[in-house]
Amino acid sequence: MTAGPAEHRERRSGALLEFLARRMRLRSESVLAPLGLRPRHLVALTVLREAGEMSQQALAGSLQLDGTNVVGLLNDLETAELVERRRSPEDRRRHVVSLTEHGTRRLNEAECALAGAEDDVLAALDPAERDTLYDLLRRASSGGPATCTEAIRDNPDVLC
Amino acid sequence: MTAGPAEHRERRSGALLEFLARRMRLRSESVLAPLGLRPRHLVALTVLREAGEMSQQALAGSLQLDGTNVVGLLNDLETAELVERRRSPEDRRRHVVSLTEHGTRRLNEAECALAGAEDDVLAALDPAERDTLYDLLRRASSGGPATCTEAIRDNPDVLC
DNA sequence: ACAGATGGTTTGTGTAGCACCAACTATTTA
DNA sequence: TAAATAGTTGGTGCTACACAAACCATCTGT
Repeated sequence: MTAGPAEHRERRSGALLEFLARRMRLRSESVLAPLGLRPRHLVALTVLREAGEMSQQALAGSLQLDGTNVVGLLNDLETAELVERRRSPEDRRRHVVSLTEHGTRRLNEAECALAGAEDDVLAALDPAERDTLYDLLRRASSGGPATCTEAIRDNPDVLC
Repeated sequence: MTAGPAEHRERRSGALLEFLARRMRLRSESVLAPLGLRPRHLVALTVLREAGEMSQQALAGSLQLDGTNVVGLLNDLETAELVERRRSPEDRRRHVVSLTEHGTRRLNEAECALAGAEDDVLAALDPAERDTLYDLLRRASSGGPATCTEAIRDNPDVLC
């Protein structure tokens, strides 16, 4: 306060991201429930829409979720016919996961239904700002290291 | 694909927020552990820094966390001397929670230590973009409805 | 052709974060 | 003085995971 010259603020987004994500999730749950979806289903569908079809392993990498749990997640989505598992032609061990048309539509519907939740959480931002926020989040998401396990190796160099 | 004219995309940020928050959290955990902190501690400290001191109840509202769990969270932070509970003078039932100087410093250190994690997760964004992202998140966070319980009442008007 | 690695599935088991309930104290308000 | 409120404690239960083991189908290297 005393005319601090060394007021160096770190400006890390992590905590804020989590803070807002939680708020959004709490509101989303009740909106999504009638659609038979849960927040994490939405995340998976979104990833699939952004990145296109991919193997289950790649999806697990992108969601940074254990492979065995991805199985269950996809079982949900597949029985709801929002997602399709095809055998990969060039490696028949692999399952290629892709959004069905129904899934694409449903994802859009769900997002549409979330308007209220977003209005609530992002109330302090005007439409243009929400748009740039969306773009930034979208680009950040797509740019991530598909496989995180290797990224976690870079950790040790945490110095200040 | 067929020259779709009605390609109306909903652009909701919720899923992306959660997606990135998870990535960030997974990386943060290992970085924060040596500091004796967990992601949710960081969130609480951040809220306290942004909004200033507040009652435990208000903090619970802001974090949208059950009151009883906030007690435990604050116990952690208080025994680590990052946070202080003072009796409110004008209502001695209330505890006014505030960051200690040590807590402020520690929060900054932690954020600094998270540089690597953020670099990793936001790799696709250049520094200027990360900065605007931070600003947007920060403003969205501060603008939220301190008490969410009333905000959840506005839910029913979810139409499309 | 065979061995070993790999992608996916199933079935556990464990843990952490959280909501929720009940009971209690200290304090305020009606 | 009675009822409401802020916080605390202790307990229960649920959900989302991680992780391990065992298994099949398939691929790859020798």
